[in-house]
Amino acid sequence: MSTPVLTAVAWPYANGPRHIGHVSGFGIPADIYSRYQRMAGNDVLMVSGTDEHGTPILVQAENEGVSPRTLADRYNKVIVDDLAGLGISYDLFTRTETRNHYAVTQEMFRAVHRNGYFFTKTSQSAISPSTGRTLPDRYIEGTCPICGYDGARGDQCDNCGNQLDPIDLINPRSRINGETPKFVDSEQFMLDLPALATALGQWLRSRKDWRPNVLKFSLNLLDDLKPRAMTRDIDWGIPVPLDGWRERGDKKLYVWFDAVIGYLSASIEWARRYGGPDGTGDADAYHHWWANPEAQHRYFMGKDNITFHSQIWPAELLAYNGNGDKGGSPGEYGALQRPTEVVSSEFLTMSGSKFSTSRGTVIYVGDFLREFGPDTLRYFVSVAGPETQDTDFTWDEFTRRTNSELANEWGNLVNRSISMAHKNFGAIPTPGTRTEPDAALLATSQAAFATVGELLQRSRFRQAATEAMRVVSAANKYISDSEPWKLAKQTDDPAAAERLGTVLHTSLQVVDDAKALLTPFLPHSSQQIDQMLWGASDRGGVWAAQPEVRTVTDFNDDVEGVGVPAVTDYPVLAGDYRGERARWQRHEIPVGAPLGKPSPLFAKLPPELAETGPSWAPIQHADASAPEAASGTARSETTAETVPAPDTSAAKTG
RNA sequence: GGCGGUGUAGCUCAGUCGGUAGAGCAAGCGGCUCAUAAUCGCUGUGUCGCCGGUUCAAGUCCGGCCACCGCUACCA
Repeated sequence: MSTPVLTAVAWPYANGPRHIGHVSGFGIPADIYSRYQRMAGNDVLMVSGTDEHGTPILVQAENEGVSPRTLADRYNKVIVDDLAGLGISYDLFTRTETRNHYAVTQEMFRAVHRNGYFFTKTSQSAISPSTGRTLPDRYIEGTCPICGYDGARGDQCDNCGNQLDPIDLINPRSRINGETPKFVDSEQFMLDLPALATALGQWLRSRKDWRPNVLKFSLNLLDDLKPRAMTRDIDWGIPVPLDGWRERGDKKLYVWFDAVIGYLSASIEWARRYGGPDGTGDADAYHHWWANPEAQHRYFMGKDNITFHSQIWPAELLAYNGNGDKGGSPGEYGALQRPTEVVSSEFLTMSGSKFSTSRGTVIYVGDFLREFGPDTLRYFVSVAGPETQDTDFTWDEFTRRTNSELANEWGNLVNRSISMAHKNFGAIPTPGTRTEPDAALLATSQAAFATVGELLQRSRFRQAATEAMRVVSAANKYISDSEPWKLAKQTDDPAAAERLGTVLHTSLQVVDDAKALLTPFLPHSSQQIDQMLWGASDRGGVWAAQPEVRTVTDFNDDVEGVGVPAVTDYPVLAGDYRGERARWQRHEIPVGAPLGKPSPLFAKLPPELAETGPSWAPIQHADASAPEAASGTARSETTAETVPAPDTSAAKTG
């Protein structure tokens, strides 16, 4: 029986290329999860896109001397290519600069407004005098009125830790351009979170099996729920679809209001383009996930996004459905499902500190893929990623994992078993009578489908990968114990020949099992192994499908207001996953199918890499006093974050 | 300040409902030679951060302390 599974993946922020910390927090775990669910026979819809609104886009656009739309186009393309290279199997990876997304966002706003969960409020807000745009608290600095520290930010003083109001800062100035902010009265739409608190709490308390830290954090947020502004003084974003607002170029919806709606708008876009039985489009197909109480909705993101996924987005959905204290009724999409689970990951650090573009401690996905390919990173993240606590990426550990575990244990197991079968039989041999060790090994790998599957279902990726690798170890031991090379030398003994066939068949079957077990983690190499074992049989074909970049034309949807995107072409990621053969079970390998001479699956990394790192991200040694002569690390062609923003994890959005 | 996390073998980390501490790596020794000098076996006497409490019994529960880290929402 198949369950509808929505895999909702955090939306990377399109103000620059993304680094491996970002994809390790949401893209890779979400893909592991989705691939497993597809193999298990469930109906997966995996959606995301680039998040392209908000102040940081504007700031970066100015740095690069281009329009925000041009900037968004630029990094949308970079990110699409990176994610395609990693093999993240999105059913649709789109963007927020589409008329479809604008239209869906405005429909959400109108329904929430009609149901009474918005009210307007005028308050003092800081704006940049030269541009008229909201200056977010964090972009204001000055002298702390409490401790006198000069580098205090508008929201908090880093020196004394007190929370501040930017208007209280002494000598406030913009961190973007140094000018003195102006404090003006400004009217904004507030989302009435207190009116949704009861429903929100009821829903949260009914959640089970979340990672404990995520649930606890989310429940804590409930204690002081205050209304939150869902509009901004900014000229880049989605117009507010109401009289008196839609024509205003200087008022737009808050970026987070529309970013999380992306999950729904992307599902709708997918349905229009690729829904229906033949995959050619069925505008209502998204209801299978969004209107179905049986559907599983899993959201993957970094821990800095928890509040938007366990609070803001569910609140928007409750308000849209009319489920809060003020009642109401659903809009044109019908009552929408809330998250089943918010799966948050921690941060990947780089040799002990946060990734930082300005300090040169950053590893971009694109650079990484060009040199090491996707599966090495996928493996590292699977087995050592920031699942329940921050974890450190070091070149030393990466080299060790890749060489010792991927290349030696797994790659060599594939190589040694196929080589022997190729040399002695030229094909997958026929098994004779199985002995106890044969049966024991087969039982081990058969049982792994249950144990690894259970762990994947619960998003325990590290443990799942480790368990899958146990099968690899068991197979290596089995081959060593069975000593097939000795049997191969007993050329005049028919019993030895039969035994050799049995041992090699058993080995190959378990290699094929392990290939399946590792497919969610290592789809590219599993595909290669599948080719070696099944390519010559009449049952071959695509085992693990990969996403492809397609160019599509935006829909000409009705959108209210000024400054809306023109109908243009843009790249998306999509894929034909229905056609793949991968299933979460043993497949009896095709006896008699010819085998070629295998070539190594994983190249070993040079040991020096552990000490020096690659040339584009060299390891910087701790003698910080030295003026870094040799370590010219910054990539000149990539945009550094020249904004003095305190935060370097500028990406993952909801 | 508030909330949360972490502190276990040289290194990276597991330890579910409390019952005499485990895995991988590194290191040493041995086996094998099919395979990417790959693989297999053997070898681990650690004050489980510190102090106190509950208990027949605590790494595992309670209190306090120390160290390091993350988050702290109208930033994305």
